[in-house]
Amino acid sequence: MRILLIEDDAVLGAAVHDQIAGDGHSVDWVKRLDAASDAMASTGYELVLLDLMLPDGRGIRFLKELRARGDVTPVIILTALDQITDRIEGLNAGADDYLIKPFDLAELSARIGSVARRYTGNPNPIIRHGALDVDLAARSIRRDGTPVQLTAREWALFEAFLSRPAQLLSKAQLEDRLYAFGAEIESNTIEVHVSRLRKKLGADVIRTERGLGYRLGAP
Amino acid sequence: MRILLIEDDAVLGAAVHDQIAGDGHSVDWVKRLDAASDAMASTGYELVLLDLMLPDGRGIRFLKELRARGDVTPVIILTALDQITDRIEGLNAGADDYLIKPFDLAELSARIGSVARRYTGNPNPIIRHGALDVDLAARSIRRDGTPVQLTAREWALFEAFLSRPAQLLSKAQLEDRLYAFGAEIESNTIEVHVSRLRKKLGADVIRTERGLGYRLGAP
DNA sequence: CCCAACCTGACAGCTTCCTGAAGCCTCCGG
DNA sequence: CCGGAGGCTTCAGGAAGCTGTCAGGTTGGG
Repeated sequence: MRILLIEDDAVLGAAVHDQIAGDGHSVDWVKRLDAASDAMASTGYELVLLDLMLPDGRGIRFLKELRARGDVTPVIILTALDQITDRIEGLNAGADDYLIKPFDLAELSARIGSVARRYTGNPNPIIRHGALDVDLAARSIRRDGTPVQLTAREWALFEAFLSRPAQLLSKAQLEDRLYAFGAEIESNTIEVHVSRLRKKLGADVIRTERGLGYRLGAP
Repeated sequence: MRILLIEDDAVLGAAVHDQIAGDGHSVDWVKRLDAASDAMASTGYELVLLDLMLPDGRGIRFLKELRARGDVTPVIILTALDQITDRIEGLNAGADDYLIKPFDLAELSARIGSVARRYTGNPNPIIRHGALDVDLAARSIRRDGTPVQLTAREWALFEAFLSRPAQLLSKAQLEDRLYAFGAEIESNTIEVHVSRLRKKLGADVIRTERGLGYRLGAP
């Protein structure tokens, strides 16, 4: 698979390059966005790995311009933990997946495989939860077979529950996960999003435990 | 953990069966793919060990059909050294791990533990206390296997006992622990909460020592 | 047998949560 | 540059269930 890696950090870039080259992919590695634009224009890539913090501009902008031109090449975002708001913005801008640094290289290989499968038409793993069929990679949900659309925040919230099925999550934990460090939420935002999720996915998807937090409902 | 072992070799199958049964898992061993399909359909397994060379068909086909149905049960492939192409095909088809025969049985146990942790997403330590399984991080308790719901105060109280298992705790100590400094309690609140805990978790969970306080019951 | 300590069902007050509605922000098309 | 749309956050009124209190019953020691 032809992959374009956009990453300015030399150490991380080399590690990623070696990993995916070792998986048998053909990798071009650029460190700046202008070089990335040139590369995209001249070569047909099947996948882009995009760091969001680059010396000559924000990666988000690059992604948006790509999509604005009608380019549907799958993009996986590489982002640091303190850029979670960027992450949500990235998904809105048309990214296909994201990885939070520092990430496991094996995890990277798996995500690449997943994105690749999605675009070659092979099926992704589907998580079944009661009446819900969830395709995490494609970010699609069916409830009793009919598709349901979630917004970016709703996805982030639902993923938090799916990633730890039996775990109770306090509102503080959910805020940490949905919002960048230090971004204070001073209202019942989490409650509102939970309410919306329930309306879309079913009332019993998320159970509240008063004074403690929320938990994924029984399948 | 409920494990399905699909392996036609009698000697290897018995060895594997004994090893993972010895780890405390519940194992069903089938020698043919048709029997495996029946077993998968009737029983909910948490892990599948799949030999790729079977008398009535190739294991790869079984795996692909499983994934095509949306089944995400983790699968570990058992393969001989001369089937490396099958192995790669297996990973592409949605296997989670592989072992090359002849493999070390301890290695098998380790891989099972790894895959199980990855998929149940539950590396939380579980405290066993008599009939109770307590997952402090997830805030979940099972009594004889059935889940029990505690309220916030009940958790706080129970945690006080669990954190110092053998220690006697006076009512004054418990009040200090459950309530903010200065918040005075002017009734038998602690007694009431102990009573509620006993009703939910069993009468012998907390023992009374008259005039002194309370203590966690014997496991 | 008596008294103190403890248990437990009931209940009202109050914290916590739900949800509709409104305002604000960003993005996008014209 | 403007206006509309969609999404996110905030607010507020109402609902739900936790929790402290009390009263009456039970247990245990002397």
